[in-house]
Parts: sequence; C-alpha cells; structure tokens
Amino acid sequence: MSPRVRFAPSPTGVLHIGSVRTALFNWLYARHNGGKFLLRIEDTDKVRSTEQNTKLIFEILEWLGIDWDEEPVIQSTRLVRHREVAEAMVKDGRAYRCCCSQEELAAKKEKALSEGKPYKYDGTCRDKNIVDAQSVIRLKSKLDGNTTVIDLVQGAVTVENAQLDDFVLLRSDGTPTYMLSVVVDDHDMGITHIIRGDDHLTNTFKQVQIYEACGWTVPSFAHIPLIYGPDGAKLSKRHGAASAVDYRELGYLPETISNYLLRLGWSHGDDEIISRDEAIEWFDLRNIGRSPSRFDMKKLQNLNSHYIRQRDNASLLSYVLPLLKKQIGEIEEKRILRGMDGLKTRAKTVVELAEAAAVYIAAPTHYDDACSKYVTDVHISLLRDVVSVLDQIGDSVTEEQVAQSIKELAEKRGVKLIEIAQAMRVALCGRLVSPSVFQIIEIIGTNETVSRINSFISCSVYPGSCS
RNA sequence: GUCUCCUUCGUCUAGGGGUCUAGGACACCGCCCUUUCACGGCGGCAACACGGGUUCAAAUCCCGUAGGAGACGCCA
Repeated sequence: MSPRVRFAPSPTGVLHIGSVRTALFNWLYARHNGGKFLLRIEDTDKVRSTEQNTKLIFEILEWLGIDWDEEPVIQSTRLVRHREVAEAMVKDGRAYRCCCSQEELAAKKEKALSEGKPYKYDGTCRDKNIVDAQSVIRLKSKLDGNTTVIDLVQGAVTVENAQLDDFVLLRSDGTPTYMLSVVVDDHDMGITHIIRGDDHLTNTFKQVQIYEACGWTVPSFAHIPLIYGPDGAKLSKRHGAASAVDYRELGYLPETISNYLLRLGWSHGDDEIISRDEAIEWFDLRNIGRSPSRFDMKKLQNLNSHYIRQRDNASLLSYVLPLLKKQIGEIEEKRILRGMDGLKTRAKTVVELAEAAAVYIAAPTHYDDACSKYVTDVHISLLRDVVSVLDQIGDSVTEEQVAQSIKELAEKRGVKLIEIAQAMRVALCGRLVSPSVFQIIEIIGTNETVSRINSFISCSVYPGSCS
C-alpha cells in the first residue's frame, strides 16, 4: 500500500521554520515512495487561530514548491465526528465521564508538586458512571504493562503504562482535545506514517492507547529532532527569525530554504548542494540524525549566495523589482539585467541584490563614511582627468575600452590604478564595494558617468558636505 | 521532580569493530587571482563528553556518570 502522510500545522502563530522542515520531510517521503501528501489545518483553538495564519501556511508551502494532494482538511469542521468517537468509547467502557472540577484538580496538582511527586489524574471518577453532559470524557488508560513504539527515526521506545494517566479526550464544552482529534483525523484520513517533531514523542504513547481503544490500526511513527538556535535553546524570534515568512522577507530563495532545511539533520554522504529531484530520489527516514541540530545563519547565507548565482538573471530581476524603493523605467530595468552577472556574485540575499542594483538607477544620494579616504585633492584631480578622458570617447563604450583608457591615464599620472578606480567607485556608487567600475560605465554610459562625477566633484570640495 | 530522547571539529555532518595519524561542508586564518568586494584556486586551524567493560582490535557494541533537550494542560 502506498503511504499517506500529512502535515498538520496549527494556525495559532506564524509558521515556524521547524514546521516547514517537518512539512518538507513529509512531502519528500510521499514523493519518494509514490504516496500522498495531505494537509490538515488544526484550528480547534478558535481563540488563537487566525485566517491570516492559515493563508500564510498555504502561501509558504506553495512558495517552497511543496504541493499537496487532496483537499486540505479543516479540523474544526470535524467536531461532530470527534464527539461521536468519544461517546462511543464511553459506551464501550473504554472511556468515562469525569466531573472533577478544575479547581479540585488544580489543588491536587499543587499538592503533588509541593510533595515533589509527579502529578497524575487519580481516577476519582473512573468507576462512577456519570451521565452529566457537562462533564469531560477521559480515556480509561492501561494501568500496567508497557507500550512500545517502533519509531522510524528514534528506534524502539518503551514507556510504562503506569506513567500515563486518564487524560481528557473531550472537554466539558464538548470540543475534542488535541489527543483525540489528531488520532481520529489521522485514522479517518488513512494516514499510514506520522512524521512530526520529536516534541510529540511522549504524546505518542497516549495516542497509541486511543488507537487501541478504538480498535484501529496504529500507524508508523517517525519523530524528527527539533531545530535549535545558535545557543542550543529552541529556535525563536529571539534568535533573529523563526518564521518561514521572515526568511522570505530577508531575501532567501525557496530553493535555499529547502536545501538548508533538508541538510539540517539529514544527510546523503558528503552531498551539500541537493536539487529537488535528487532530494526526492535520495530521501529516506533512516538518514535522519537523532540529535537536535542548531540553526546556522552563515551556512544559510552561503547556500543562498550559491543559489543566487545559479538563478537566471531574469528571475532575479523579478525578485529585485518589488524590493526597489521606487518604480523604475524600462531603461533602468534593462541596465540592472545587464549588470546582473556582476551583481549576483556579490549578494548573499536578494535584499542585498536590490541594494546593490541601485547603481544602475541613479547617482548616489549618500556616501559611506569609509569613502572619505578617496576624497582628497589628489583624487578629485584624478577624477577631473577621468572626465576629460571620457569626454573624448562616445557615450556607448565597452568595459574593455574604458579600462584601457583609465589604465593609460593612471600610467600618465604615475598612480596605481586602484587610486583612480576607487575614486570613481565613490563618485558613481557612494560606496567602496560594487561591481567593476568599468562594467558600470559600460552599462550606464559615459554621459551619465561624467555627470555623476561632476556633481560629485562640485559638492565634494569640502568632504562630507554632500551627504 | 518523574518519564523519554540526545552527545564526532565553533556549526551541519560522514562514519555502522580493523581501510580513522577520523573525511566533507560552512565559519575562521593564510596565500594566489585582482580596480574594490565577491567569485574561483591552493593551503591551514579544529572533534570522537567522561569513566568502566566486551573484543586480538571500539568513534563504532554494553553499562554507568556528566551535560543538553523534550514531554508531563479541559494548548496544539
């Protein structure tokens, strides 16, 4: 039978980057094995769930190229079914109604805590046969013996049933708890393999008891380790960015995110750059490591620069355009496209790419402090010579022609080329880092170059007066 | 506190008894290329948590210890 897996996020917060990895692993498992990848929105917490978060889940998955089969299941629409299963379990004697008040339970819990004992529901109502519809429904869990789960990632994990208590299946308001709803939905959706974060490992034992109480086939489990921040604690906002949406906004490409997330905690020999097709072909749960891994922003950046270099210029342009501060014309667009080869080897994110593309749009409006090193009388005088040289050649020149002329000038003036090039860079871009100045001139033309240099000279007589 | 899981360079990892004086990648440091910064090339630094076993032989198997994480809700 071909596997059916699911990704079941809850729209109570922004989509965590760790959840995205869970989604990716499920998706790869399905695609590798020719199975189905399903989606279920766990929105039973009506107070915290939002429409916006749900929308973003779909949006990010699409952005990453993680497509799903069948219509997504909205958990909140299945309330009646959840209730029905709980009632049936009561009828079968596998669960029971409990009328202990939350105050009573809180007091017992506090007492246990103060005595240093682990808290468990004590089963007060277990044999009472309560009929009150306002009561909760608890599972009559096993009191002795062990439950063993053969986890596809963690191996065999055994827990004594005595560790578990009669946990709640249905709340007093008639809504299901997470434990009940996941099991019922996974069963009804025909899920064969549950691949999820290992923070659910201990829940698994409770869920297995529900499966058994209902007489349903227990699916296979694979609990993948969580992602931590650089300090070893759970990855959160505190570390800069924890949401998938954040990474998109920071200028990371979808293929970077997929590749990075896949490689984090999973490996295929020494391979680092892994295409989508290779990932599908190679993916195997057995290669998932059992230890948690830390998120490394530097490695993510490195991968992103790789994928930026791999991208064709037109697609990069489409990423850059919306990031530019203002609307630009066709001429500027063409310039950026021509300059893209020079820009893309220097950018770690598409945000940086957009910033660097500014050279092709207009003269700088701001000059970095470090530029002052190249704003001396000597440099200004060199720039005047550059203007005279450029004035003698037409507007349309090649990179090589400009380079040749400037090299000759450097020789004539007896200075190193770098002195002239850096002064030109400052005048043209307002910064010390940019693509080749000669290439910039080829793209913007000598007329604009001369005009930028002249306006720079005229206001740089007193360095700093122009910023 | 109880239960469960984890532990190879700073980070991600390869490794499944001898081929390990432990390999790759990122980061870092040099050098080369070079108009800047990148890219690219070459080189360097750097790890089997600790203690006991088992074995002719252990990073690899077993048991402890320490450290880390997760779960213990009428949240998901």
